[in-house]
Amino acid sequence: MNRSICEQCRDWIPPDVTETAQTPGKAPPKIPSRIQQRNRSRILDAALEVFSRHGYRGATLDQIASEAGLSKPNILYYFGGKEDIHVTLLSRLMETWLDPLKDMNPNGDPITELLGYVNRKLDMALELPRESRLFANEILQGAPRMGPHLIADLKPLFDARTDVIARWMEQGRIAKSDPAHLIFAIWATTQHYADFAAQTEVLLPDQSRREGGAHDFLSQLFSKLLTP
Amino acid sequence: MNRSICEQCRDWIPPDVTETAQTPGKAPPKIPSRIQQRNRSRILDAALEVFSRHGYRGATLDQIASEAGLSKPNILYYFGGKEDIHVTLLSRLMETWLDPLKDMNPNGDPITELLGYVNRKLDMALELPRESRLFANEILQGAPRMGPHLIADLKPLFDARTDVIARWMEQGRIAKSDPAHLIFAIWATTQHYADFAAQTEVLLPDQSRREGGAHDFLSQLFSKLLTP
DNA sequence: TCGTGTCTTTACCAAATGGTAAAAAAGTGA
DNA sequence: TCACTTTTTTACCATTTGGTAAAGACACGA
Repeated sequence: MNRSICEQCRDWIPPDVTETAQTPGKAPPKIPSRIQQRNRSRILDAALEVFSRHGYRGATLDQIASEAGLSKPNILYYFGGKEDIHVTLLSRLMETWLDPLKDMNPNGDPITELLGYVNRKLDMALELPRESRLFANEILQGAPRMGPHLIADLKPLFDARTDVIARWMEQGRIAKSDPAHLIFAIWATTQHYADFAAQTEVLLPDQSRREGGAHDFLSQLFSKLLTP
Repeated sequence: MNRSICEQCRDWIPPDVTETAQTPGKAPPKIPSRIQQRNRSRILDAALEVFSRHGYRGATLDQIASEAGLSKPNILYYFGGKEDIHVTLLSRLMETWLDPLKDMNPNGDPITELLGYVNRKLDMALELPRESRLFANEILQGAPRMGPHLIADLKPLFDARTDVIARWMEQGRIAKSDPAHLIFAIWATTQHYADFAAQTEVLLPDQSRREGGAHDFLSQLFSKLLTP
């Protein structure tokens, strides 16, 4: 139920063995060697850097290769192609991206839970800006490769959380507003610090006021909204 | 003082006359013919569509050409190249983009002015989503072509506005918070509805709840923050 | 109707880019 | 050390893409 659609991307099978691996009988699951793990994660890290900066079409295999310290054909030895790398990255991202929302406890104190969520989300944006920009790029272009993920993974969790928040509101434990828009606002304000960093860095050059100030401001913003 | 850096892009001069036009003496300003105006604006409109959907590198001249109903070389008759089109688009955008912020009246009622700004910004995002995505794309990639514009045009206006807001706060006319982060939050929450439309449309399929709800929610969010 | 300047098309090109084939090199277990 | 597998490199290829040259079509005043 929680499995993401591209689950298979994660259990990698070397390209030349793909067919024999499918024939049942022999061909054990083929545990990836140390060097395989190392190079695959190097490639994914390099690709994250490049895709998040230039978007899918703006990124080139050569850039990824040089960033990873490998040759282009070498990269295509580990991944089926450019799209394969991108999709792998996106489906891994989706998991860590949903974690803070999953961590929200329906039985906890509403304000604590929601403000905690805001803080976790902001921390993520500040600590993993590349991931945030990768995601933003994909959505900006109409989610061509992640549409199904959104429907299959994000939507159910989103609906469950908005239901919980709606119940809290009905119970009068937090002020009434639209739960869906509340979550949008949390996403928008937190991710803004990663996605629009090029802008905020120009307008607010003082880093500590930018990052510390963001925590304070968002806590204030949402606690004022939520207190009944 | 208010002039944008690429001002010259706007007063276009046909490619072949560029040199003679610079020699003083004759070569009058060369008022663009009706057909030139029509085709140039067609191209810019097509380019806005394509750039906003695919980003700078993801867009191709062929796409722009076919979207504009012209041939590729014909497009290069009107513009110096791909980058020229993009830069022209960005510098035009900057103006309309800053308008709502300019319209904020330092002598008006603080809450009215700020909530009015939120509403104008949201209307813009909903009515001009392509422009919003073009801007977002550019910033996401580190503002490679718009960095100078940000410093020259946006920063002074931003500083002036945050000063005004800070004064309002000191006077106790609105609740104290960080003016810079306040503006960031307004930008983030409003533009989110354009930039992340692919996501919000999946999560909140009901269009009227999405758009009308956004107005209500953001009014509530910011008026709770601002009332002392 | 002619000629001149404006606009459009056809036919290209060089560089970049995603990807492949196959040989060479490097490990690895016996 | 030898045979065998895994990994890496070298040398290509086809397509796409931004861009150009030059001929042709068109508009319009004299």
